[in-house]
Amino acid sequence: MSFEHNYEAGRESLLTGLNPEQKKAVLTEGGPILILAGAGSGKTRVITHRIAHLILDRNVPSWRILAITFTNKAANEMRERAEALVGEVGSMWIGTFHTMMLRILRRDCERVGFRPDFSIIDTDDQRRAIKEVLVGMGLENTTIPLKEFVSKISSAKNEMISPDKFKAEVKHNPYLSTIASVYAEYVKYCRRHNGFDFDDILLYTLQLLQENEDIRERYQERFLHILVDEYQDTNKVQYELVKLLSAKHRNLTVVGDDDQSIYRFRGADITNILDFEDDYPDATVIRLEQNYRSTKTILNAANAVIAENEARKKKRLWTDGEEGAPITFYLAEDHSHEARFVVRDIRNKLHSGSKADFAVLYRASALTRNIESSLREYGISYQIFGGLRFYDRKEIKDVTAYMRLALNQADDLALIRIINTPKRGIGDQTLEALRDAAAAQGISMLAAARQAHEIESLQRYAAKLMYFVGIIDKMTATLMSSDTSFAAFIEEVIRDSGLAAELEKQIQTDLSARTRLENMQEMASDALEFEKKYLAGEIVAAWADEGMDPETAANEIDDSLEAIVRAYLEQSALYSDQDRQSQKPDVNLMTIHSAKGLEFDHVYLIGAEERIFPSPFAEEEAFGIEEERRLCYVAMTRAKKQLTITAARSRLLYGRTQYNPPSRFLATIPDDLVNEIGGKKEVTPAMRAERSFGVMFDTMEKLESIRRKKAAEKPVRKPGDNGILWTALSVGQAIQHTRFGQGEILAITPTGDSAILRVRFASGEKRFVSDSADLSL
DNA sequence: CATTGATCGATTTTT
DNA sequence: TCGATCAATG
Repeated sequence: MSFEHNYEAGRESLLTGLNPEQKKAVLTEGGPILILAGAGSGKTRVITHRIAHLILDRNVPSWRILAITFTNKAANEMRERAEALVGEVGSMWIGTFHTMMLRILRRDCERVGFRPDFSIIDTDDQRRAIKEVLVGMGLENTTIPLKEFVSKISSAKNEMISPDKFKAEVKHNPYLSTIASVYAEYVKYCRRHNGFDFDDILLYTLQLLQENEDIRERYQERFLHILVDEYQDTNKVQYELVKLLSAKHRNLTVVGDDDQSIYRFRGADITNILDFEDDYPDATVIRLEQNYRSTKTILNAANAVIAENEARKKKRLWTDGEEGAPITFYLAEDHSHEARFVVRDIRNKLHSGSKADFAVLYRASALTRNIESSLREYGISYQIFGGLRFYDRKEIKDVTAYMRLALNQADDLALIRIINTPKRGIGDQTLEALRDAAAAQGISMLAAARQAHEIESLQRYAAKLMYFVGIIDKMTATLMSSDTSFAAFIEEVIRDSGLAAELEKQIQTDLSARTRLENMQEMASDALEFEKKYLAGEIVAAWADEGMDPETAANEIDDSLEAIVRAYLEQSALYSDQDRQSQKPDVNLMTIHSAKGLEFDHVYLIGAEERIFPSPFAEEEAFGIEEERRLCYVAMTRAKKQLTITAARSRLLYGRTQYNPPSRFLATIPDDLVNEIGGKKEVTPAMRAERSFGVMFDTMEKLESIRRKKAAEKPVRKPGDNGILWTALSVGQAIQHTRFGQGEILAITPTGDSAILRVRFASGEKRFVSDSADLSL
């Protein structure tokens, strides 16, 4: 297809088939625009057509457009669909927050004190780094679990709380103070090792832009139009970045749906979208409420559920489509009956020759087990979505770590990962001696290993250490010589590291060894592909500067092996290839979270029970139930033709049998939309009397749950006697008690007019009624 | 230093 | 129930 052809075709079809609101979203000239795009309302279509319109009809150079998404998958889809309309958009910045910000950061990272050969610290490395820091601080025996450090540090970064600020806020709380000092040391550790973790990529870019007027102006000037997808999922840092970058031209289009905000646990702040009109009083607000996906029945049910939420932009999806089949609710005896019901239904539909697609959705992945075994029993192919990603596999990361260390010999985290992989007789003792020696001399661990003969504490390990250094040095030499292809280099790494030999040895005894070996070999064939793309300018040409034509840009590419490896490592850190999917299975299994943005003819929502969905954790947080309800809304609106919801009277989960009543969310679905099998979707008196629900669901429990429900959904928002407004509190917040001193809120349980707070003090945990206890902020 | 049994603990996930 | 992670043994 020629460029001209695309151009004309794009122009013609740009507005045809769009409804008036969609047209408005495409054509609105500029300024701040908020597009509230309901589920299945043609969101991606609108964004891509808007981009095409800007380029084709308003002559905006493609390099002056910045389009931001949350996943690479979404970015690729957007790019492809935009290219189908416009032709070449190679020089347009379309990508995830992290990819885009890394481009900015790479160019000027020295201004925030990092060298250009920085590495990216992924979640694995992050844990390793924190462990290192704990050892360095003599805290290796702390009772605080590692993931507590990881999550607290990450949310502090997401909320832009510096270590100093964190420390000051919690100085009376020993528990949080420990975390604060580890946070501070961790930040130093990353800086010392010249590494950015995922949060840092955004945080340091923001700092770079804030502190350097010339750089800020450069990008503010460049980006004439900025579009942000899934705006309801942005966190504080992302919010600030978008605000800063769009400040000059103010052509900011944000697209999202507050009803589908389901990522608070990773820092998403729904108020970013709810308050957009306050931030930009002159914003054009466009509501896309016509749904092109689901039947009337499904939509009405979903609308009824989400209408219960208070913190939302009022919006009501409608459709021209058919009434459709009623929703099926099945109350199963137990988890195996539930699974069999779902799988039989799928089998019947498959046997009737239907070409439909199927998805089984669930709140927590532990629920897949029964479904999986039933599917196997019936011989139906399935695929679990969002499982382990290619680049996250151990064997792949090991190979990557060798490359990282060869490239950047100061990368201690990579060294720690592989110095004894495969086994070389280097254990904790050696590692500790090495770590100490490196720290004492102020050099990297690899550098210390190289001097093992000269450093007294290392002499007894010298032979083994020098052997390892030799392996890395050989790789580094290849890397610098540049007469080796990238694929050949990877092959060398796989061979010389001993990783291949190790796996070949294991093949006899370990069935998975073969797969792992194949995965490593796949890396080498991947490398060939990558090198080709890189040299063709498909990887970095888009980094080209303002207005540079693609050909010149391609010629500017650094074609040394070192540069290619660097680009590859970057991609493997930021890219979790979801397009690697093999042939289409009959059924897709996934969590509700990973189903967002997808659609299926038939959707089965399993485990629709209290204590599973909503998750018991949600009760602890103010407005936690609202997020669960949004999750339910997302699940329901994935279905195009038919929705089936199931629950079980008894369920074996985590080794215990639970007796859970059907989810409270089901009660809000109008009865006339539902065909009930095996029991009612509401909790009836008869059901309560049933022995099977047992003690887990007796009157006490029931009363409490009703009270909680009322409290959570209709919170009284006035301060108590002590002046505390419980709805304004959040878990993790610091609070004072006259007798116990400074504490941290661990949980908030709504109880009608007020809430019960669980607070951790230096002296232990205590519970208080939020509006009458001797508390202050 | 490597292997093995005990213990803990358990949402949701992308980059 | 199952898996990962951690202290005691060969």
